[in-house]
Amino acid sequence: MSGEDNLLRLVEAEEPDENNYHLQDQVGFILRKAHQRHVAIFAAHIADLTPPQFAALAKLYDIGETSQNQLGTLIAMDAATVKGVIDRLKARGLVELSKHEVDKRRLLVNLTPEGREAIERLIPLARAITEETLAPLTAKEAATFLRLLAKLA
Amino acid sequence: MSGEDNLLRLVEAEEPDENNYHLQDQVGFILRKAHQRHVAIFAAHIADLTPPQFAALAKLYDIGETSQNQLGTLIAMDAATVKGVIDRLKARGLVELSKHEVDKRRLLVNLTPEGREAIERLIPLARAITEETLAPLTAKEAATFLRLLAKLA
DNA sequence: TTGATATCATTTGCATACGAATGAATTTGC
DNA sequence: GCAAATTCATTCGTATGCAAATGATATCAA
Repeated sequence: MSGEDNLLRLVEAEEPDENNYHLQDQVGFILRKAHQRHVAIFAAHIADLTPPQFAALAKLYDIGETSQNQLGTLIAMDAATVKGVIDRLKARGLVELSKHEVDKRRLLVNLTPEGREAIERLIPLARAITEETLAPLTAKEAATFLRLLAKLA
Repeated sequence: MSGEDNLLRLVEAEEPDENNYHLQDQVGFILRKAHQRHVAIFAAHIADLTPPQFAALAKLYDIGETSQNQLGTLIAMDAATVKGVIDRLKARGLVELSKHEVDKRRLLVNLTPEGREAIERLIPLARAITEETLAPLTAKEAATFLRLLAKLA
């Protein structure tokens, strides 16, 4: 291509490339796709539990009995969402609910023995899910990525 | 701390820290939170459209008329999801649908003049959304992050 | 103490998101 | 040229995710 052609292209271009909006370059769009891919990897390893359900069990395993509201805060779910997640875990016998003795507003959530057995069985699979999600990156890249991602979250 | 103390800690520890599972360090959990934060930033700037709806309009603005299915592929939505998004955009008069003349299976989607006006008005806001989402990072960090995120997505 | 606030949980409504099943139309393979 | 496989769109069911409204309870403050 000649210099004249380049000049012509610049003159004729109604919208220079720098002014175009490319959805596929936007952080929000890529974030959504990366999240989708992770959920698919999760489902391939753990078919009978969703990531939010797993998060609830893992957090209860970590900290023990807590209120539904507090659990929601810890796993980044609003009150309406956490209620649905806990309801489904309760229906499957993985958590049990009880009323707080002192503060009658609070609904306490705890693992059942079945729930504890389940999360202990699943945690090794969760480590594999993390590993597979990060597999496109080298170890050094993964560390950098996690550091920067945490700053955004 | 003495050497004996370190030895004691190792002997007494039932679960050394390296063996514990910390939800808040897992890539999937942080990815979910980062995505949540982005959606909240989006909603603060563009109240009358969701990110998927915006993605559909932006992609149609970029490539012009296309089939519903093809659009779904381009914006990473399965057929069931894209149908709902397009239905709602159609109900608001931002896109119009027509049948493909040759391939009678296909449903063509295109921007209406109102849809075109809307996306042209919103793209500057979308740039601000991207900027605010990446604000916790320096310019160099943001570039690194986007590069690694793209490898994951 | 009591009236205003705040917190906890629930419910409703709307919008993704995806698997699975279905039907219509097209393309492929022999 | 025709049966099999594929593609496109739709529908149903289930599960987040969040805003807004509501009711019960608890805390704060004058």
